[in-house]
Amino acid sequence: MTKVLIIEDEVTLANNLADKLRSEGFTVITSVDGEDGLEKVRAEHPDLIVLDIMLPGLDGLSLCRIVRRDSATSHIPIIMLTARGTEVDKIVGLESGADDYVVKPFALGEFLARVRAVMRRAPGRPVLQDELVSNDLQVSLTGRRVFKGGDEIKLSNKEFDLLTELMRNRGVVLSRDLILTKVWGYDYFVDKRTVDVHIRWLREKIEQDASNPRRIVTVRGVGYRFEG
Amino acid sequence: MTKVLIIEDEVTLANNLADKLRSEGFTVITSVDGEDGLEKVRAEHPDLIVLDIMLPGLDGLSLCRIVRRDSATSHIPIIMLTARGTEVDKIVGLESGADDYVVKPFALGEFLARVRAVMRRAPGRPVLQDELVSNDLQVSLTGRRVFKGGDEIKLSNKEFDLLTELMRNRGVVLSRDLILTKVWGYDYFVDKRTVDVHIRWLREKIEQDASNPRRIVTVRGVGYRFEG
DNA sequence: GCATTTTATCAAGGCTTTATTAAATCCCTA
DNA sequence: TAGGGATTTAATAAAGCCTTGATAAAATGC
Repeated sequence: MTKVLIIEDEVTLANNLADKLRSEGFTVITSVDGEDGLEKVRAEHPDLIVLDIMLPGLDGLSLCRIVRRDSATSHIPIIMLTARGTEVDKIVGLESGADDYVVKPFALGEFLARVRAVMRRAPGRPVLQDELVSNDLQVSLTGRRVFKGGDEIKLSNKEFDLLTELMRNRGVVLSRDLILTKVWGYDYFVDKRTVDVHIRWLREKIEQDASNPRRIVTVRGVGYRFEG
Repeated sequence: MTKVLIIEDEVTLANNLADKLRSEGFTVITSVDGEDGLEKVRAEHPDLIVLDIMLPGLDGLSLCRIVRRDSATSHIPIIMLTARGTEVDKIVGLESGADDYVVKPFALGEFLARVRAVMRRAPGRPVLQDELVSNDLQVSLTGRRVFKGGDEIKLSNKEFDLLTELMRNRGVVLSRDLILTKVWGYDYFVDKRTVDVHIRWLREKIEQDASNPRRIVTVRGVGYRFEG
């Protein structure tokens, strides 16, 4: 069952597309603005996003960028809907990260063909993992909650992202640079030492004994490694 | 055998990267301009593309876009090389579809870490060698850990790099000069004798009997050889 | 065997990296 | 817009590593 998320503020168009897709056996969710759309991307794990470039709130290009940045969503194929003329340039020239685009107005048949094409070349949908577990540590990715031995631990955003990045790469040393680009974003501005401080807070919360860390191990001169 | 295509017009940099990657067991192809690079992408089916953003002919961003669009190549991971500070950042900020970015200037070790990270995440990736094994000695490259008969041995950074360099060239005598350029970097400043000292520590840790080394053998007047 | 060259070993100083803490700043929410 | 947590910076302490230089030992050539 392929789930498609349509983010489009022209309700008539959205309904048309939804009907067409449903009649072809897709499951369809819709959203009429960018912020809500982004939430749904994260909550619903669609297999495909159909995204209007002009949206109230968060615009399509920004949304696309955000989706592409988050490793939990970056694999989801995106088809952009654009008005003829201006915006094609933006998508094509500046690279939005979209997999394909359709210029309005378009025939439903063509639209469907694009959907099929994009889905065909989408890499075998990765099994979405929502839980990271390590001994008595349990992380829910969609819920963004962490439990240690059944008790919830409150982590800040950065702490959570840092922890999951480390856990996703269990056993592998991650350099501060890599951590910064993955957690802070590739265009980060903060000092490398900032990572140390966050590691410190994290250890305080998830280690048995923060002064003798077993889970997040320092590899001098290189970075940090999550062990378990 | 993982094949990497480097598209970079600064020949010195390209060669450095190529050397480093080859010494890690990758197969490397290079190209100095965009059009030729694109041809090679199509002809050689690399498993990874390292792409400079500023290129003669076809620029990196456009190339990236084209690669991403073509279903035959869209799955290939791309690492972009960018210069910090210019407006290039902004363009990159709009998401070119690359999997990671490295900002020049960067350390080769950092570069390699990113290559490994990207390859690890790539769908249907070729299996990257992460283990060096020799009898009861077992080395994890990404984890930077060493085990002797199942027990972990703590090595310093230099010791680790030195050991892996030797192990990767099992049976081959490496001169101190070569060791220095590989482990310390091509612009090393230290004395040749420093190698001896590190070999000493290494033997202490990995040999059965450090005063009668079997694994790291001295070849008088030439260098050292790892035997097993 | 003797002189010379090369390697092994050791310990200490110097340097780099990381840990830790507190204070400053940012940012969201009420 | 004030309060409060989150984040970052800065400063200092602590830890760990690398290099050096001296000396001993070993290998080589004569």
